[in-house]
Amino acid sequence: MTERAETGADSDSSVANEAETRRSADSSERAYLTIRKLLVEFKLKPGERINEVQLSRSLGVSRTPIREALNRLASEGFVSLTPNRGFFVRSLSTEGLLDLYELRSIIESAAFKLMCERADDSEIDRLRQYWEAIVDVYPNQPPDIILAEDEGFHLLIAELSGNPELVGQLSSINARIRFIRRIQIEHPSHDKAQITSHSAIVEAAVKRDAENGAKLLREHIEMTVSATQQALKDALLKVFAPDNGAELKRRRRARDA
Amino acid sequence: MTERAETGADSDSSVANEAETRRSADSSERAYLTIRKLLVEFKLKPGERINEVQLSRSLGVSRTPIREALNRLASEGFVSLTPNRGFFVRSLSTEGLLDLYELRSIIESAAFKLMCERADDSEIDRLRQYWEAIVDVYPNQPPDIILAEDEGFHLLIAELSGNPELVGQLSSINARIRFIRRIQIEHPSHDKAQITSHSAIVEAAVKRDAENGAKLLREHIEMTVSATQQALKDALLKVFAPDNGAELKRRRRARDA
DNA sequence: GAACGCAATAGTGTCGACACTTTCTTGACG
DNA sequence: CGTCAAGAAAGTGTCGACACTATTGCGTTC
Repeated sequence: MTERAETGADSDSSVANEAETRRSADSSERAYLTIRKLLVEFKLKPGERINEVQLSRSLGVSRTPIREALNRLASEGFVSLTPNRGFFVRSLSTEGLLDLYELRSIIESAAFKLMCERADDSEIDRLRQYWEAIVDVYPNQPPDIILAEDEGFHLLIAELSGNPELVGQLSSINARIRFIRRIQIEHPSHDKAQITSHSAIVEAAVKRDAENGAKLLREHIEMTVSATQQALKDALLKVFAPDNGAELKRRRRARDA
Repeated sequence: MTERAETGADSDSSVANEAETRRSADSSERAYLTIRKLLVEFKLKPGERINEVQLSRSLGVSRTPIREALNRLASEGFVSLTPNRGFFVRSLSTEGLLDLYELRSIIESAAFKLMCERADDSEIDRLRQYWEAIVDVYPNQPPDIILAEDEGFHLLIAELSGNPELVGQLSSINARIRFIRRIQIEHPSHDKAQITSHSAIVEAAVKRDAENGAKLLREHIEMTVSATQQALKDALLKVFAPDNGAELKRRRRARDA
């Protein structure tokens, strides 16, 4: 047996812990949410190496929950792991983004078709109600709300498909493209066509017109994609080059002066 | 020198490597693969609670890499995590299995269509060659080989779609249903119709007949599903009730020092 | 004899420590 | 002046320890 690590001495002795010493048993979960938020908000930048020690310090927990969170984020595609070098923020190139949107489109249109086949009338009506309840105020909300409501709409379709796997996949995809969707919503390119799309989709659902609805969804998403292209470029520029237009890839020795 | 992490080598027969060069950051990875294998082979049974200490002992590593592996497996859907109670083997009901197959079908038929649009002739030819190279010996191989070759075939279609996300999704799905596919292959219900299916799919690919190929794929998978139903039931019976018909849920008096 | 607690046990969640790798710094050499 | 090597520093990967929570087992009460 390895008899190392016997600092036996009264272990903690740390700060006077009156009521706050409780090790909440959800550090990992909070770390997960927090880090994901950092990623979504570009606080951690694409390609950047993630420093576990620094993160753990700033979240006030040890590295263990940080690593658990990062592992989850890795299998969800947010970050990548290189042995002995650690976690890196996975950069989402325009290309990679298109791939994700394509996957989303595939899943959503399939979900719509399944919903048409399987959902009963009251369920379809839930979709209609969901949309009608928000359609009027929809465009005037703050971006975060718009985003949440939009995701909710699409997610509800997935739920009504009756296949929980689709819901899971879509949630995961949504999380990964959320940052760019928010950017797009705040970008001037965001317009109201999306609203009409949703209404048309609801209409197709009510009529159980699977083919047409799926097509509308595909177009809806494609529209979003192209509207997103410019927004993405602007965002990347802002993130990488606050005051200079250098290449994105080179990042050596950027300090002098 | 504390000789830590010495092979431990017990429990499983999984031969490790013998390259002594540098073994380092792969405890987690090995734990991941090993545990996933245990799951796939029903060594860890659906619904069962996973004991980290026990696992870590039998793999000869500490709990840390075990937990990292379990976290990954959790976000891939193999296991679930209940706070303060630990990880549980996610039971795959017949229903859940159908959902997975449905997702697979969606992704594969979409991949096929994309492949028809995007792959160039030489790529399509790679698919044809892949299949022709194995078609003759295919049915006479051991189950593991058949399984790998079949997965390879479908995965190649995903690759030729040009969308790496599809490849990732399909791989993940494959891993989750692998155990049941193996069971099905070994089950009497396994027949040679699958071979003809593959040939027809290749043919459609060569002709770039997206619609027909996608339809063939859907049917191919549906056929597999129904062939799998009985196999699944048999397998579950074997796993849960080797010699008695007790309920599945109750499990008392399993103490052992 | 069954329901109810209460003590003992088992097991997870998190921590700090440390070995080993990678990266950075510095100084010798061409 | 630039190149390379050795050492220092930073950082990851894994470990054992321990606090806290869930579960089991036992004795008490009705």
